[in-house]
Amino acid sequence: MQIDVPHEWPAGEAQALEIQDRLRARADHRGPGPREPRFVAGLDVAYAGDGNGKGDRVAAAVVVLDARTLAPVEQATAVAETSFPYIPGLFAFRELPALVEALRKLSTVPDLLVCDGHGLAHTRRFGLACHLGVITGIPTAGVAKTPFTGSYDPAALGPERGASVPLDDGGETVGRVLRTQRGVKPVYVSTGHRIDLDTACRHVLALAPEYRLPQTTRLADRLCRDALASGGA
DNA sequence: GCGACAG
DNA sequence: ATCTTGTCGC
Repeated sequence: MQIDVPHEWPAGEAQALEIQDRLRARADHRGPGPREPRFVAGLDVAYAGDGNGKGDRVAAAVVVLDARTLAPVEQATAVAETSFPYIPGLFAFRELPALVEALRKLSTVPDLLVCDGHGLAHTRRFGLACHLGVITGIPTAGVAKTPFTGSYDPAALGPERGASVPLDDGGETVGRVLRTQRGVKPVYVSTGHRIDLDTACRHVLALAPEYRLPQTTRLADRLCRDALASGGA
């Protein structure tokens, strides 16, 4: 698929912060987003070394699934070297290049991108999901395995699948803590771009009928690890 | 100042 | 993220 790549790339932390503050205004968190998406894609990245510095070997993967059957219809991978160290809040600058390259190899244009990380639930309200959404123009949702910023009431979160409580930060709701499987740790859902929180959660739940994580994330995770083990050794 | 901190 | 054995439970 076609993606307009920004010719500018942050040389350091200060420039990265400027880019986030500038692009933040372009993110749409009102949706309504795709009601009945046909193709939903999952993305993930695997690291070779410690995964904390720059110059680390990484492999990105994107897997497109049929939203109805959750069967994979197309997939692509890309290996690269990180140009940024891991800094909470600037995490997107580590994975974006490889992810975009993988997306470019796709012939199918997904109706929704499910990212491995937060979207609005970010200290500056511009996590990976927002960034990837703004760059591609495709609706995106963020699904993280652990919280980053914000807080919620654990006691208010029921044990049943589908239970959820708002994730608040600085007086505003930035996401939702969602239980995808009964009695299992919840996931943290937040909007990325061109989608609303309700719709994002509805799709995440539909993508996780059997396991804690969405099938999109599970398959992308497996694919990028395999890609790193073979193509990036 | 100190601790926390998506992947 | 990644490094790693065994182990508790369905």
